[in-house]
Amino acid sequence: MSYLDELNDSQRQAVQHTQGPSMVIAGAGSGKTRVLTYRIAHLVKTGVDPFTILALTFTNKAAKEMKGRIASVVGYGEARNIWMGTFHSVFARILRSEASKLGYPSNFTIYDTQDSKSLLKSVIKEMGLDEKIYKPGVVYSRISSAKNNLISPREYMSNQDVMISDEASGKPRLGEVYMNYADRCFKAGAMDFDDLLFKTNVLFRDHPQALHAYQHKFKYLLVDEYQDTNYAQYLIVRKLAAVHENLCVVGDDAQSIYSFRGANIQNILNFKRDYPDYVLFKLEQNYRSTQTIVEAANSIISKNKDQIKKKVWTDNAQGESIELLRANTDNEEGRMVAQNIFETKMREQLKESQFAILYRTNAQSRSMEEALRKMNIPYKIFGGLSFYQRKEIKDLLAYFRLICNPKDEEALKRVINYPTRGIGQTTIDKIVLTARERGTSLWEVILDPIQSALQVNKGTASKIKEFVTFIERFHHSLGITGSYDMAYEVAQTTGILKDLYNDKSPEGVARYENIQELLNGVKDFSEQRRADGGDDRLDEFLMDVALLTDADETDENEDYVSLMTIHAAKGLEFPYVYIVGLEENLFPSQLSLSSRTDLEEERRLFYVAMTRAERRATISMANTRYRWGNLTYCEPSRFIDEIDKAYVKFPPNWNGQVSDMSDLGFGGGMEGWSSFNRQSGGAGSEGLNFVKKQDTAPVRIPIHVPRNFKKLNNTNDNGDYGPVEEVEVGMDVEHPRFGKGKVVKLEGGSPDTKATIFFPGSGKKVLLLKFAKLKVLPSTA
DNA sequence: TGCCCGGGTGTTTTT
DNA sequence: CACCCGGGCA
Repeated sequence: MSYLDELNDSQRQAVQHTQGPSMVIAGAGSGKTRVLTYRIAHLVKTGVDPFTILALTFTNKAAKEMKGRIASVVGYGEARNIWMGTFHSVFARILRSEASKLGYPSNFTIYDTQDSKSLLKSVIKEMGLDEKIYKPGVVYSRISSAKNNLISPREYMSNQDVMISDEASGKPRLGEVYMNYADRCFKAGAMDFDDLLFKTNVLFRDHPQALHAYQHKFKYLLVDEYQDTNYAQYLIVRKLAAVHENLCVVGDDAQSIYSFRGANIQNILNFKRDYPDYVLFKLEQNYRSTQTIVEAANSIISKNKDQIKKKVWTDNAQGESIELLRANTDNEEGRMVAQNIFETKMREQLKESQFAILYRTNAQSRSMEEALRKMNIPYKIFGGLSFYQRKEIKDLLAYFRLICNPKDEEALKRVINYPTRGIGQTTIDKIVLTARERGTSLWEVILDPIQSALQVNKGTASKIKEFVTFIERFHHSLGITGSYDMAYEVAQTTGILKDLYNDKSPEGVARYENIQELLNGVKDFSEQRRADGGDDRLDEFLMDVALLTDADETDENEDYVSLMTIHAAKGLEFPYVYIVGLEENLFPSQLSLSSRTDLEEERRLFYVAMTRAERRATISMANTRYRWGNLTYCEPSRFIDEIDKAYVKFPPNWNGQVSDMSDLGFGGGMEGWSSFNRQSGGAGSEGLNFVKKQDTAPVRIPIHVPRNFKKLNNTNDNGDYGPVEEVEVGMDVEHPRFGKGKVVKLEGGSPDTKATIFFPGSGKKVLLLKFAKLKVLPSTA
C-alpha cells in the first residue's frame, strides 16, 4: 500500500473514506489531483470493479492524465475500464446508447457553437425576425442558460417572468425561436453542447428504468471541480448518486470562475443540505508554490466576502517577490515579459516549458506573441480558434458528419455546394423551405424531391440527385469500409484534396497540410481501433471530435512557453507565471464592475492565476493599450493594490496608482517597437524594413504544434519532417511531397515566414515555414 | 454563381 | 483593427 505513504494525514483520510457522501475542499496546490487519483486507485485496490466507478473531470486532458496515473498504481487493464471524462463526453456516450429512448439516432451529431449559431441564424431569418435585434450570439446564450437550468422551450414560453423580461428586452418571440431551434436540432438528429446535459436529465426524468440502471451501475461517483458545476450537472450527479450515495465531490470555492456558463457556487454550499451525513475534508497545505505566492494569493482572496473559511499554508521556501512590470504600451509589455523570460531562462538554465503567460482575454495574446517571436522564443497558444474550427477542417468533417448522419442540417448546408457543384443559395433556400413546410429534415427532401414537391429545374434536380447518391454510397458502406479508407476516399473523390493541393498560395498549402493532418488523425484512430479490436468506423471517430479542446493536446516532447487565458490555465501549474494586463476595465473586466458578485469572480480569477505559479509569479500592466483599433489609457488594476505589499516588488517609478501621463512618450530606447508592432502584418514600410533586418539572422520558427492533434504519421519522432526550427537561404532541405530542394529566399516575419524553395523535381515553391514539414539536409558545400 | 470591396460591428471567459 | 456580411459587378 505504498501509495498511501505518499499522502499527508488529511489527504489519506479523504482517500480512505470511501463509503457515503464526502466533500473535499481543496485549496490551490494542495494535492487535489493526487487525492482523486489515489482515491480511485484505492477503490480498485480494495476490490471495487472499475466499471462501477464514474469520475467526472473538468477537461478531457485531466481525465487522461488521471487515468495514466491510476494505471501506474493498479495497471492499465483495470484503469481503462473506469468511466472517466468530462460531463459532456461521459453523458454523450451514455446518450448514444440510450438515444432511441429520446427519439434520437445513436449516431446523433454534436453541434458546436458555430453550428448552433448558424442554425439559429436561419431560424431567426425564417421567422422573419430582425437579426439586428435577435442576434444569434445573444439568443444562443439565452437558450444555453435556459437549458443549463433545465427549462424546456415549453416551460420557457409558459414562464411569466421569462416572457416579461424578453419583452422588456425587445425580443418577445425568443421563446418561439428556442422552440423552433430545438425542433430543428431534433429533426437534424443533432444535440448542442447544452443538450448533452439537458437531454441526460430528460432521459433520467422520463425513463426511470434507465436511471435505475445507471444508479446501480455506478456505485462510486467522483466529481472534480465541483464549484464549477451548473444546475443541470448538479441534478445529474444527485440522481445518479441517489442509490449508493458513495459520492465524493472535490472543489474549491475560491476557484469558482465559470458562473457565466451557469456554474453555481451554491452547489458546494448546498452539499451539506443534500447529504446531511456527509464528511468534510479540508486540504489546506499547499505543496505547489512558494510562501510568497501562497501568502500573496491569500491576501487577494481575503478581499472577497463570499467564501468558505480556510487557511491555505505552505512549508515551502519564501521564494522571490512578485515583480510588477509596468510598460508604456501593450507591445512594450510584451517585450518586457519576453525579455524577462529570456533573462530568467538564461540565468537559471531553464526550459521554455517552465514558463506560462496568462491573460484575461484572448485578444491579449497578440502583443505577447509578437515579442516572443522577435526574441526567438518558441511558444504555443492554447485556446482561440482550435484545429477543428478551421474552415477546411469543418468542411471535411461536415462530409463525415453527413455520411454518418444524413439528417445533419448544418453539415448538409455546408457541403452541398462545396466544392462547387451548381447548387446555389437559391436552391438551398428552397430545400429549407420545403423541409419546413413538410416538417422533415433537409435530407428527406432531397432524397425524394418529387414526393416533397421541391420546385427546382431539371438540371438542378440531377445535380442534387448526384450529390445524394454520393453521400448514400458512403453511408451504406459505413460498416464495411474502415474509417481511414473512407475518410481518404471522401477527401479524394470530393476533390477537396486536389483543390487544396493545387492552391499553391501559402494559405492553400497550410490548408492542405491541415487536411492531411486530419486524415492522419483518422488513421491514428483507425489503427488504434484495430489494435484494440474495436469498431473501426468513421462515425465512431466523429463521436468525440466536437468535444475535444485545445487543452487536450499538449506535447511534452516540445519545448515552448505556454500562452493561454486564465480560464484555460485552471488546474495547471508552471514554475514561472506571468499574469499580464493588470489594468482596470481589462482585469477586472469592465463588464464585472457593476456587481459585487461579478467582481468577486474576477478576483477569484486573479487568485487562480496567481496560484498557478510554483516558483515565481510576475505581474504586468501597460499604460496604454490598443483596444478595438484605438489607443486607450489604462489605470492600474485594483488587484495590484490588493496584494499585500510585503510580497510585491514595484517598479522604480511606481507612484502607487494613477498613471503619470507625462511619461507616455514612445521614446526611451523603444524606437521602432511600438510603431512596428502596430503595423504588423500591414504594409507599413517602416515595419517591413525592420523585419528585413532580422532576415539576415537565422530565422527560428516558434514551434507551432498543430492544435489538438498528435504528430503526423508522416512525420516521425526522430525528427524527419518535423517542424523546422532554423532555415537559412542556401540550405538544402527535403519536403515530404516535393522532395529535395534548395532555399532561395526568405520573406516575411516569423511565424509567417515564407520560404521560396527550388525543387528540381517540381520547380519553385513558396511555402509557409510553419506548415511546411521540411527536413534540413546536411550541407552539400 | 462567384468574387471583390466597403461598411458596420464587436471583446470577457468555454464545454 | 479584423472579421463578417451584403451589395454590386463580371
